[in-house]
Amino acid sequence: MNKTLSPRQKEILRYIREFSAEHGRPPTVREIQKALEISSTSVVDYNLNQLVEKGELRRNRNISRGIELTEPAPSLRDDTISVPIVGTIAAGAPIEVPESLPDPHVWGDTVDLNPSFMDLRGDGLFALRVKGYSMVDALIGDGDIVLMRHQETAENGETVAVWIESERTTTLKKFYNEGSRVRLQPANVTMQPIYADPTDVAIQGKLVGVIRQLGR
Amino acid sequence: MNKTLSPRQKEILRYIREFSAEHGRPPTVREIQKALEISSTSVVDYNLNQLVEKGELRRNRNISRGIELTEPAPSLRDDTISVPIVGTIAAGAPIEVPESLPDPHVWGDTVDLNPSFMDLRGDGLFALRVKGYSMVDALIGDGDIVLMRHQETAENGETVAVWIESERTTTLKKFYNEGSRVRLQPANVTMQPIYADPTDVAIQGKLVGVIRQLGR
DNA sequence: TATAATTCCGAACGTATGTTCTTGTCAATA
DNA sequence: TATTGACAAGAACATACGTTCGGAATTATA
Repeated sequence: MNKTLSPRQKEILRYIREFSAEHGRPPTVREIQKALEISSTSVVDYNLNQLVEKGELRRNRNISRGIELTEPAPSLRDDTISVPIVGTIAAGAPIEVPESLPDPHVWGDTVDLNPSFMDLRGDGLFALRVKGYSMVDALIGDGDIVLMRHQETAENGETVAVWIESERTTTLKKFYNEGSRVRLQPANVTMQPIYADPTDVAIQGKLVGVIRQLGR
Repeated sequence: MNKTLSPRQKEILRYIREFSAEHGRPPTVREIQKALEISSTSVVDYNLNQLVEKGELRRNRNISRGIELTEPAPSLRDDTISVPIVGTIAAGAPIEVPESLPDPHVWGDTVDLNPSFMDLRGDGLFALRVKGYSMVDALIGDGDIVLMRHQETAENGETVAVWIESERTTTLKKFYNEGSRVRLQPANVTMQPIYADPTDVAIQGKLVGVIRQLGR
């Protein structure tokens, strides 16, 4: 099978995209025919079937406007990434880091990040809502939303969520590996660092952003 | 005209949203009828017209699937608002609040806010980049971006930028008018409030949001 | 060149779908 | 009680729309 699209097929595909974006519904066979000045509906039908075979779209037989684009259209703005808010961090409670993210539909909430102010890779990102003031020393307060990336190692200087086994808590601190020990430095410069044995800490993820809304 | 939607109308509206999101096309009258187990297409037709009159949707006569949602679907399109980053706050320096915002084009930087995580009115908004740690007590650190709304009064409990004349500094604090004095309360609950004479303070704007990016 | 595959054409067919009409039910109001 | 308005039922109508079919034109293949 030839995978390349004929000029007419490209034209039709482009028109379907345009029309869908503008009207919120796909065009009919005849709307395509008129708009592109094609002589017969059967020609449109033929090329639509070709586009189906070439994997560009799906058709639902005997259903009006039964055209579905395979690439689900650029509905979300170009490069915004949706980050699921997977839960809540409360004071002292361990941060639950989801092993694998469930179906998109079960996320009640997402934050949609626009690269104009936060430039992030989309993979492995998740967000948590902060409850309480357990992380004031990281300049994070009640109601904030923290953006995290799932990872189990850290470079020096990165702010990470670390599980401290001996104290059975998770906190957000700047991470420094000093060989025999790790230094966990609060983001707030007026506060003192704490030191821990490397075997006593487990990195849960890296903090990549904080979002806080107070009023409107 | 009654603006409230009958149960059946709410149901229909919800179904249209669901169906559109799932299939990329609106449902037909008969699809609505079957799905919601309505006895007749005319009932659907009637209620669709009601929904038109109540402003929930538009209909295109004699067009299959000619239903358009007034609220342009959850595809969060052009409702992002661009907020100019008009300057920098350094430690102790007064916050420069621009009298009127210049042309959109001269702002080098903007943040594009998406209502999915920050729901804000667009007017009077501006943003400042934070330099230094003069506002740690408001849980704001070096490199943060603060979103402010220009206003000169405040409700109790709002976090505002206040100019303290006698100390010739601007800080961010929660504002409480206690009659003979104003109480300025740090957002960090572990810190003590300060008190000032009402004539000594001038509100520069209200803090509506904070954005912080640490890594990527 | 002959042959086959691809693409296109025009018309017709069947049904999916929007619309209309008449009648009926029910609750609120006077 | 009578009246009115909102809402629903069922049937019928008109047409928008997907589909099919015989055949022609065009392009590729040998």
